[in-house]
Amino acid sequence: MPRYDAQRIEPKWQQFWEKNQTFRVEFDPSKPKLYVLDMFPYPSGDGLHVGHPEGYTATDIVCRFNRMRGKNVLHPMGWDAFGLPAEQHAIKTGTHPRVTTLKNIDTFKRQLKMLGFSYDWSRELATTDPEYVRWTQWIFLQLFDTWYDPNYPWTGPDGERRVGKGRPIAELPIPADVRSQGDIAVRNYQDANRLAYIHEAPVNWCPALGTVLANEEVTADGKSDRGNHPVERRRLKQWMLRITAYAERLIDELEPLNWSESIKALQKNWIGKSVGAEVDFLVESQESRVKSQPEAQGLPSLGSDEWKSVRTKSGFPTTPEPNVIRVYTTRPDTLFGVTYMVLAPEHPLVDTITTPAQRAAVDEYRQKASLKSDLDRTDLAKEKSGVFTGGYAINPVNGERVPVWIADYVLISYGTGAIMAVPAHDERDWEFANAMGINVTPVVAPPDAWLIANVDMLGPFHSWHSVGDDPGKLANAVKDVVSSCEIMQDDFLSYIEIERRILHGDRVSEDDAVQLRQSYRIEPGCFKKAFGEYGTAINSGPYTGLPTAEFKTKITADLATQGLGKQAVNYRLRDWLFSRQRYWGEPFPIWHELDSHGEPTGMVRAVTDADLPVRLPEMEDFQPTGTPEPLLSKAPADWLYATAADGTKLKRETNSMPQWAGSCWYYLRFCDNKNSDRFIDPAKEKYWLPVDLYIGGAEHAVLHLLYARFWHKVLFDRGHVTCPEPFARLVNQGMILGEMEFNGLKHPLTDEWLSIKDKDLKWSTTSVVPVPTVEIASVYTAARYAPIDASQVEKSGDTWVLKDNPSIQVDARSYKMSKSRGNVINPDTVVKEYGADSLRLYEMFMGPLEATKPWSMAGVDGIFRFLGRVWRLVADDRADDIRLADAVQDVPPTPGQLRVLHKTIKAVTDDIERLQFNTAISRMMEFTNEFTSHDVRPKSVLSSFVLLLSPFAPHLAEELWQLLGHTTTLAYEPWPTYDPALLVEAEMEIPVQINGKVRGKVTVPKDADQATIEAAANAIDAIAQQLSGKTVVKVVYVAGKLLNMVVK
RNA sequence: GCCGAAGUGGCGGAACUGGCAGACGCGCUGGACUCAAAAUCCAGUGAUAGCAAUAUCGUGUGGGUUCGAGUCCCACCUUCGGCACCA
Repeated sequence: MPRYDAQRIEPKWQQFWEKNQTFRVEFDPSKPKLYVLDMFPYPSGDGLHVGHPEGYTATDIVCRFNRMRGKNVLHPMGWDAFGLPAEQHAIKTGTHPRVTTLKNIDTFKRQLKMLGFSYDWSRELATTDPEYVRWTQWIFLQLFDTWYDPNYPWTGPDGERRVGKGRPIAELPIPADVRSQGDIAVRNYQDANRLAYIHEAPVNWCPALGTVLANEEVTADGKSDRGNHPVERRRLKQWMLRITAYAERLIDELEPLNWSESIKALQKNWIGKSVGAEVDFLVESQESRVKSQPEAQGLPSLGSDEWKSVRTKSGFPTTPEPNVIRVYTTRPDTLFGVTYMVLAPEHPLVDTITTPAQRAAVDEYRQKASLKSDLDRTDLAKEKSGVFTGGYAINPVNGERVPVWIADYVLISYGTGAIMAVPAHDERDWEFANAMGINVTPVVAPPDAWLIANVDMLGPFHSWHSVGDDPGKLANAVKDVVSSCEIMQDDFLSYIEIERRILHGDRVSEDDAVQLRQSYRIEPGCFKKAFGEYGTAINSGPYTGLPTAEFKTKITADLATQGLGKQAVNYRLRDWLFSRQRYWGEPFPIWHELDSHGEPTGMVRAVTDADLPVRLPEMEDFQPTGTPEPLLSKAPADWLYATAADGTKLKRETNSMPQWAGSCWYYLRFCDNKNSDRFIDPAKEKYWLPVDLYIGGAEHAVLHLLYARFWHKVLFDRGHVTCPEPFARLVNQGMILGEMEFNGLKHPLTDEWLSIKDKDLKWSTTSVVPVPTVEIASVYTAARYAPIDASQVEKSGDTWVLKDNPSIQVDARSYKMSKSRGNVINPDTVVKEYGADSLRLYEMFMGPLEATKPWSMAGVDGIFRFLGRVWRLVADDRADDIRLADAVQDVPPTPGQLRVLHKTIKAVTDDIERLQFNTAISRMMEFTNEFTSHDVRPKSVLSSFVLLLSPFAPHLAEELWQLLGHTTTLAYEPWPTYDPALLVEAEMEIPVQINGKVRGKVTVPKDADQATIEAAANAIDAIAQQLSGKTVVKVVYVAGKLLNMVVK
């Protein structure tokens, strides 16, 4: 009684493929190639979760499909094996990370093989392999040996003309004044220009993990991406990679890629390009305000006018004079609206600009700001804070004195670390100005619609609500207002009246609009917020009346001619913090030179290629040092120290590389993983790259994908790879959620069910009466959620309610799988119960690949039953031995059978090409349903069908293929093709509509013309009834689709 | 707040460039087979009214374009993901 038995079939074919090396692929330029890649898994101790096989099955289907269509398919798998979890495990158990890693890799590999993926396992690699580490270090040295020349025009091997190239450091022009200072100065200058450089800056230090983290690895609420530990700011010397040099190309070259627009948008937002201008403000000399000898304190003696005329001649300098504040703005058109300036607390000019009277307050504020972590800064974001320095700068466009403040809402790491504040047209400046009582000068006229929507005459006085429409109270409020506002009482009263009419929903007359515009010019505080959009310039001297865009261009050009400003581009993206303080990562191939006292001189040198790889020293103690001192600093001395051929004492770099390093280039190594002479053979690189299809989770949108693109571009510039982008097509699989759950609220005291409508109420621990959340003190408690069985609930309208008590609403949704929720599905369990083919097929059948979708065990069961039906379609399940069903016969198919087959071939082929696996499976189900009812099932038709099924359920397909009498694997059988002529039916059914509603259907020969169809339609009773007494105004016939009669 | 994705039966979802809404699967109901059960097979299954043929309503909400809208346009609501003082 051989029923469909996945436990028997699947290991059999897995062994067959392994023994016959079925999926081994060779470099063969004579064949068309296809490179299909899964995102590099980190082999965690938990093994696979069901999210992994989703993407892996999708790529496997594409690979198997394309092999059958004659492509030479590269489909490798390997391990992103360095990283924190193995080391955290070592701290807990003392097990060496290498041991843990190898064990986890074994688990992952066993699970992947159990799922029947057609990887070429001979290409397997792990980032921890010494031979792999060697080339990771070699690529790092390429970065170390490269500087970015932004003005270098060149044509790449892809034929594209570019300006800007990563060039060898030896080609870096050394300025004469640097050269004249000697060898050390030259080396320092080179080091400062390398793509890999050491930099001291505030970094994200995570004490719990004992390492610093990149910006990308810290979440919005200031926690570590891995482990959710707190992160603090510390000033440390760290290795940085100059990814910002490539920001422009990382944006530009994203455009032609076949990636989803949303992922492209994510990357673009992360890079965050903005175009604006840098503008210089001369600091008003403190002395000049007291006495007329401004030479004191070493500040240049120039007055504003003299300074400007010098600038007109000299032009805009690369670095401004020491008494000049350089700001970056995207809105140079608002220069006339600057009412104060802000320096970041860390700005170097703060010291010189602060007056003695403000010194103490400024020092205190800087002290506080330096202690704040990013988390604190966001927590305090609601309340803007800052301190006046006592200093002033001169607005270059109108000569006005502008007070200079410091405030932590200005970041030292963005732009120039200083801003010109225009509270009328910037939300943040508006809040700050309101908090500090600074003037607001409007310089852009908003459109009337904005004025109407935002008018709030009494807003600044917070009295509108208490006034209401009461004339007496209104008069009093107006008295208050007028005494503190510059506008006249009559005007003000009429403004109030306009606002009242607007609030009452009356139409705004032209006169009213004129008044509103007037009031905006005089008192922008009478409107709810800053106007940050484009409009027309007002109060802007010679520029008044210009539209914003035109103004920006013009004033930027004017400032440039005067040497006071320059167009500038900024990026939100920061350079990549590349060092970590942990053990389980690639060592840097870098030596620090030591002086005669054993102290570092600050000079570094690269490990020579011949000495690569630098292996990790053997260590047993993995406890973090508790300080930012790297773990490797505890390494044995023979690893740590050496003496160079020239006698210089050397100490190794003790930081290690982050986990991303290995995953930045693994896709290259897969093409040539055994090469010991080069990281990849050029011919193989040219043949296999770029990756044609890359599938993985969206969590890598800005980390891995940005870093890998950056490394690739550096290798491209240095001539080591020939395509500018590594991943031609990217698809992000959606998340798989747990099974749908029903949850209700229970009263904390009485245990009664409560409606989730009341979820925002909380209950006193002593009273059954709920109180609104806003009045909560600690004695109150929230109701708790409790699971409810699906049989206890039903749908009522849009909501789910208890069957017993429909007034109680319950929550119905799926949650992310997590250990704590206990809704994790283990692939091992599913394979054991249903088999790998069922798991693969179910994951593809759940819905579109890119959608987030909930798991359903009942759905797996349905798929398993389908595979059982396929089995019985071919095999006799009542015989004692495995043999064909009696209905399967070596006979030619009927025309009807042939048409069903060819329709299925077409549908499945098209769907695979569009990665719509769920509908492909539906079509195969339809085929199976149809043929199950046939008493005679031609062998040839079933053979073709088995081929269609094989990319999805390869084990079952191989087994049936063998049963149908074939002796070789189907992996390289030609994919079935369809004959379009066979798809056409002899007759067609045409729906007949009256006024767009289907009222009947006619069946006519496939070549029937409109007249025939109309005649047939009129012959239908229902149609005739609908037409009686009415006139046909118009008839629309869509050939072969439908007939629509418009009647009156 | 900004950017992105998505809202279709009891559930997952289908519907290519506007043309029969709900394919396919799950669930449910009934039936066949069986001593019985499992397994399997057959039929039905958006809502409302009706014995019925049929009619009306129906793709988050409100408008619009069109002979015809799940699909196109405008405004809004909800959910999910990302970013968040980036000047």
